[in-house]
Parts: sequence; structure tokens; C-alpha cells
Amino acid sequence: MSSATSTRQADTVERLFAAGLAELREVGHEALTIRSVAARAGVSSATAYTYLASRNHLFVELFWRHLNEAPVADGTGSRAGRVQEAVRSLTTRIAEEPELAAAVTPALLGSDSDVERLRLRIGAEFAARFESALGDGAGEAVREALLLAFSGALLQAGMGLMTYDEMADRLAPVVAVIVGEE
Amino acid sequence: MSSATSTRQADTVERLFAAGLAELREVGHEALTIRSVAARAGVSSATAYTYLASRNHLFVELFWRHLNEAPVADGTGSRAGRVQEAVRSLTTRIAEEPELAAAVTPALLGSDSDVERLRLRIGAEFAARFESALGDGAGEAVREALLLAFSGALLQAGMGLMTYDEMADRLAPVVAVIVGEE
DNA sequence: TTCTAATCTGGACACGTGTCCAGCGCAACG
DNA sequence: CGTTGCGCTGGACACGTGTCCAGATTAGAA
Repeated sequence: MSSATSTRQADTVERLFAAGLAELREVGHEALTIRSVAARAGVSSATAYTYLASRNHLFVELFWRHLNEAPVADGTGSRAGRVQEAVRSLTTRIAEEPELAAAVTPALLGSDSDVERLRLRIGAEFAARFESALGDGAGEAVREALLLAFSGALLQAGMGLMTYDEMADRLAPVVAVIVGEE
Repeated sequence: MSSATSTRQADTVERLFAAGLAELREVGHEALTIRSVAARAGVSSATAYTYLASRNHLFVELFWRHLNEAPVADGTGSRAGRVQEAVRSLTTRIAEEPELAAAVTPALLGSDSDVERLRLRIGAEFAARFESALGDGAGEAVREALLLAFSGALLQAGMGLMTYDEMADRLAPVVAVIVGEE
């Protein structure tokens, strides 16, 4: 029972997320409503709200799932080169779903507990990738600078001051400055 | 007539912004509604909406006005020291109105044309301050890194991962890394 | 098959946003 | 001292969010 039950629930959740992503691609995040996602998933809006804490939660969850499929860059080349690769891997992945990226930036600022939980995980994921690209011996300040610059770039892209496609190129010299290119 | 008329309008606008700030301090940005601001300003909500394009616009405008009163740090000391001073001057000012800071972060991501206009001005203000602290001869990448790290810090603070009070201290070593401390 | 408990439904609710407009009142101009 | 017109009012509107709940469905257990 419990396995069948949770299968049913899992199905519903998956249908909701799939519908959310489809809706996002089709109408964009401004026009997306929880009810339209529910309808697309073939589920009532009350049901949607039992799985989605909020619109923000939907966006953040979709982003988190999407991000997890970003390839992990391999650890060859110079330190700066490795970090640049890590950055490129992330931005490339993010740029694949521009509407999702646009949606998640404000959503990440939400105050739902679900949003908060995921936001910590996302931050930790970025940190882990930079950490491993940097290798040992990188100072705390360097790690923090990288993370802040990357967050800043995401924010700028979210505000439309930079496209997700150009993020990696814009960040490359910034990474060089922070990590030290010599 | 036009001067008298615009005096009347200017009065209304000022009352709205003053009421907005008071309301923000009193109930916080989550509970603030345009209608409550209008009521506090002694004005109908329809009138409020003729001057405020949106809730986001209110927050961004208040932030912009607040920011403009941040003292400009003087240009003494090392390059890194000057930039750190510039950062501290900004973060100190921002930390004076924590609710405003919390409100503006998501608001800055809005898509109103008024928000967009102000957001460019705010970004330009940050850039100008860093520029003048850096002096001539700082590379493009250094300037961009600074701006991105600062934006990133604002974002982190907006997400509650850092308080505005600790921003300057957290950023100091980051600035040193970016600008080069030697 | 029948029972039971989890899931889902439909539709109401309170609330906020942002828009609109007919009409009112006030301040300056003639 | 009217008249004109700008700014303000009040209150309706459409729409979305997120909450709630009594009752219909469903799937597995007995």
C-alpha cells in the first residue's frame, strides 16, 4: 500500500513538475499560473497546492532539478581554467531554459520554507563545484569572491543586464582576476 | 498655475513616499500594501496608483532616494582600502533601513519600466563609486568583478544568508582578493 | 467482493494587485 | 466672482494567490 500510494503521489508530483516546465516554455513565467499548470497536469488546483507550496516553490524546484543535470566539468588545466570550465558548465545548463532562469531569480528570494531549503541546496551545489574546481589551497576569500561574483552575475542576468548566453564569457576574466591567472 | 499645480502633485508624491517608508518601518515589506500606504498618506488608492506604477516601483524609488544620501568615502589610503571604504559606506547606509533593503531586492527584479529605469541608475551609482575608489588604471575585469561581487552580496543578504551589518566585513577580504592587496 | 483509508475534486473564501471611470472640489485665471 | 480644468475620490472590476473543506474516487486489504 504505502509503495503503491507513494507511487500515486509521486506520479502526481511528476506530472505537476512536467506540466510546470512545459507551461513555462510555452507561456513564460509571467503568464504561468498554478491553476494553468494544474489543468495541464490533469489535476485540480487544490491538489496542485498540496504538492506545491507556492508558485515560487515550483520555480525553484524546477530549477534545482534542471541544475542537477549540469555536467560536472573535469579537473584538467590550470586552476583558473578549471574554474572557468565549472562556470561555463553551469551557465550553459542554465541558458538551456531561459524562462526557468528568469523565473527562478525572483523566486529564490521567496520566504517559503520549501524555497529556503532548496536555496541552501542550490548555494551548496555552486559552492561544491567551485570548491572542487579550485582544489585545495585556495583561500577562503577566493572561494567567497567566486561565489559572490557568480551570484551577482545571476542577478544581473535576472535583471536583463546580461544574457545567460554571455555569462560565461563575461565571467571568464572576472574568474581570472579572482583566482589569479599567473 | 503649472508651478502651483506641480506643487500640489509634488506634495502628494512626497506624502506617498514618506508614508511608504513609515509603513515599511512599521509593518515590514511583506505586510505593506499600496492601499495602506495611500491611507497613511491621506490619499485614495486611485491617486496612489497615478504616482506609483507598482509596489515594486515604490520600493525601488525609496531605495534610490535612501541610497543617494550615503556619504561618499574620501579617497585616501591604498586602492584596496579605498574600495573597502566605498563598500562600507554603501552597506552602512543600506543597513540603516533593513526593511527597505529586504524589500528592494525582489523589487529590483520587477519588469515595470519605472523599475528598470531606477535599476539602471542604481547600478550606475554603484559603478561610479567603485570607479572613483579604484582610480585610474584598474582593469575592466577588476571593475566588473567588484560590481558582481557586490551585487552578489546584496542578493545573499536579500536571501538572508548574510546580514547587511556584516556585509562590509565579509566583503573586505573579497575586495582585497579582487583589487590585489600588495 | 466489501471495507477502509488515502487521494483527489469542485468550488467557495479572503485578500492583494493593478485598472478604470464618472463625478466632485479646489485653485488660479479671467 | 464665476468659470475652467486639473487633481482627487470612491468604488467597481478582472484576475491571481493561497486556504479550506465536505464529499466523490480510487486502490489495496481482508
